Amino acid sequence: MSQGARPALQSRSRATRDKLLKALECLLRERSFAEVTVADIAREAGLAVGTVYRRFENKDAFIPVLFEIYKQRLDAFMGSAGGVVVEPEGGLKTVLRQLTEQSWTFLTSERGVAREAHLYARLRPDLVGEEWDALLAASQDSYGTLIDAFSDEIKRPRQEAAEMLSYHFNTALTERALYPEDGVGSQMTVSDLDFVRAIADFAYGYLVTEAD
Amino acid sequence: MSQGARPALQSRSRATRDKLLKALECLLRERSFAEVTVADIAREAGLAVGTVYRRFENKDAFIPVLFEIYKQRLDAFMGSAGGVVVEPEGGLKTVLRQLTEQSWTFLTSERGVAREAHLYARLRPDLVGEEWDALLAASQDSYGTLIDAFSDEIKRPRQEAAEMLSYHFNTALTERALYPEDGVGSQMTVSDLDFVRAIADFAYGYLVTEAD
Amino acid sequence: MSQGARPALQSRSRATRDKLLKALECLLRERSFAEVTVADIAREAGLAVGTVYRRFENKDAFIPVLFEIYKQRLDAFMGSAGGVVVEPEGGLKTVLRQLTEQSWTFLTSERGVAREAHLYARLRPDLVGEEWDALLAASQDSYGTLIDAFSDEIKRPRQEAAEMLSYHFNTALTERALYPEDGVGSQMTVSDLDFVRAIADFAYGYLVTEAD
Amino acid sequence: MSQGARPALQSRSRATRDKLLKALECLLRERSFAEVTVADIAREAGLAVGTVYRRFENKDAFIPVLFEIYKQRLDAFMGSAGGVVVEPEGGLKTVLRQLTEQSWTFLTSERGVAREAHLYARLRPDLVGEEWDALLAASQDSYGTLIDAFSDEIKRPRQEAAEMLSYHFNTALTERALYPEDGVGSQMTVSDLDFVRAIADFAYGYLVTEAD
DNA sequence: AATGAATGAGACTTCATTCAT
DNA sequence: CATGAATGAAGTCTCATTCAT
Repeated sequence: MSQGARPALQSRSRATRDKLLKALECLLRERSFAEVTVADIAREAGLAVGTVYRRFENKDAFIPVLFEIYKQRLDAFMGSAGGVVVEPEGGLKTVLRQLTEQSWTFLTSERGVAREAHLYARLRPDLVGEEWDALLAASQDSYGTLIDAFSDEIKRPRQEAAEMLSYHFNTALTERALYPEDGVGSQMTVSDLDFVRAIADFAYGYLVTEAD
Repeated sequence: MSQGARPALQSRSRATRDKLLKALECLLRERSFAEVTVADIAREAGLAVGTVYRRFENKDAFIPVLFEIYKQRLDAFMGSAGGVVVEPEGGLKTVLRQLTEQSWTFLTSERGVAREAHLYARLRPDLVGEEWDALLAASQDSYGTLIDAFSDEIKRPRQEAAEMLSYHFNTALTERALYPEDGVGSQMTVSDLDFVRAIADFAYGYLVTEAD
Repeated sequence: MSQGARPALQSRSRATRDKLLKALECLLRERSFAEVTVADIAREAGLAVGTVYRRFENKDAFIPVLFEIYKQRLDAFMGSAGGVVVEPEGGLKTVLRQLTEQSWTFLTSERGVAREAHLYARLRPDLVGEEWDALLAASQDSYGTLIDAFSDEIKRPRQEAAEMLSYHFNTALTERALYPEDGVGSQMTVSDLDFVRAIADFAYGYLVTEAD
Repeated sequence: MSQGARPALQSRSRATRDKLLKALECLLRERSFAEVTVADIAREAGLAVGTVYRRFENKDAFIPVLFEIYKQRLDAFMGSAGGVVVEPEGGLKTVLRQLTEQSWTFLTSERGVAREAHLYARLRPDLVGEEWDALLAASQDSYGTLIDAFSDEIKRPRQEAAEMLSYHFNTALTERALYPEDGVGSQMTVSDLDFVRAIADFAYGYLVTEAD
């Protein structure tokens, strides 16, 4: 299995492709990608196995497309919710909380796709590569912008802070959002709301305390 | 595949079991558990496939044992390094940094086992269950102790703080320690040392800033 | 897959058919018929897959047509070069050499079609049948004519000689002409020219030596 | 599908391997290798599909082994019948006839394996390579020896003669022996005996007539 | 007539598990 | 107890053929 989603220019092809992706996304709510078979996807989409291979060179070819979808949704979400920094009246802490809340909302609503995106960035980085890197770079950039907007409050070097914020939100939120029933976060008694606030406050505390 | 590591009371059986686990651990340095076949484990251990099934009911039965090993190593490590809180002269920040550094050292040295432990806690929580819960509870407990030792400096409710610290260190450190070449942490330019410090400082900042 | 090339009476249909055959012939220069897919043929012809099935009942239906083409080319070639026996001044040996050389030229220039024709006469005789038989009969006939023209020199019974000459040239030339890089002839050091002469001389020697 | 027959050192493995090869050989009497499926081989051998893959890395791995078998049988046959040249009282013509007859006997008795050996030397030379080259070289060698024994009668250069004899017998005999019902030889009326004699006489005639 | 998306039988291959030796 | 050959279900993928547009 290697790279390659097939071009789908015609409307019918496009529809098929979308049916397949929707079917996969649906299946990912219950199982991981590795547990889903090509036959499952075809059945869920109401298509034949061969049809899958007309649109996707092989099973792995779904992964990069899943990433793309994740990216698009993220872009769309961030675009629509992007006014965060625009209203910085509440100060850094408030902005961070708003941002965290939004990310949390996004991750929990896109759990299936997001989970595979994060999982396969680890398990099969070869299948993801540039898409993921671009996403992370964009993430760091936007945190850079945030930092600049509050540079007087922030006591950390810009580059390190941007990297660490990106890392923090990417790891801290995903664990509980994507694996709510298992994983490290499953035993906590704090509510989602308190959790999200706390995650934001970790970032806030880091930014406003002296480095040494 | 279902539950069940077989009892190995005799010394010879015990030796076989250990050989198998050592072999698996060795293989996990290169590949994930799912990519390792039972035949691989047998070959690496210098045993026959059938012998594997005399000690382990099925392939999945390795997972809980792997957890046990992880737990033991963690206990051993924490026991030997557990003097952290005992010498709190450096203050909370220093203690957190020491603690983070130690955890980092542990995770990177036990990468293979730790990676599967964390991965399977997500992918197959049914195989892990109590072991993992116990581990997390213990983790929270020890953070509770830490919090108590610095209760005057800390501005957060004890229970929430314990849970969040446990969560933070479990997620923030593992991502970069267990998936150094892929994942979210792969694009960062900050050094390991700076990274570890920053992670500690997230915790410090969270603890010492006001909740609201 | 069974028999049946569809009639193509209209000019457009005829053009489609020719496009397909030309495309197939082109593909046969690189791969064997079994390795060529119907989609390959369609693509090479610049047509859709469905269009192929409007002209050819199934993939196998190409085989008899390929034979027909082979036959036509052979007829055309033999017709144009057929003056061999007409100028028998050089004697039997020379005539055989000329004939062999011509056959060699033909086979090497029509390698693709010729290869499949010979291969499928073996692998799927059911698809070829009469076409092939007619070809062989014609071949024997023409060798019969040749024998008659040199009956005084020839020491072999006419029928046997005609059959054996036909067989000899059909097998001896094809092996090296159609599979130059593999097969039985690939290790020889003799040049094409010497090879062709030698093949002619086998025939000559057979004809002019006593049967017993 | 690529190279690789698996080692079979134990007696049971060896037996399985032999069962598989015998089954394949049996199936080759009716169909070509391409038409035989791995499941067919397994069924015919009374084994499971997976067992095939324990002894042969993949389907193609049967081909080289088939060659080896062909080679061994040929060696065995030639060894036992090798006294040809030792009794040259009958002269070159007689020796050639004896030799041709023996080869004919061998080829017709080993039709299935021989057919695939010759076919795959053409279709998949990559799978065969050295085995085949060695066989051809040995064949040329032995014809060289024959030529030396009758050098006074023979009018052709030694090297060319050896190559051409090898080529002649390899192509002329195989066509009719391996594809008796189809192919170029199927329409002949001459008997097997006469055919074999004629093939020998082609060689004889070539050798004893002047080159120019 | 042409198109090419859709079909689905069937081929190859893997590997967790069993069992005769 | 140990062995490793055998098993066969299940998965991935191909491609000749069909059919709605």
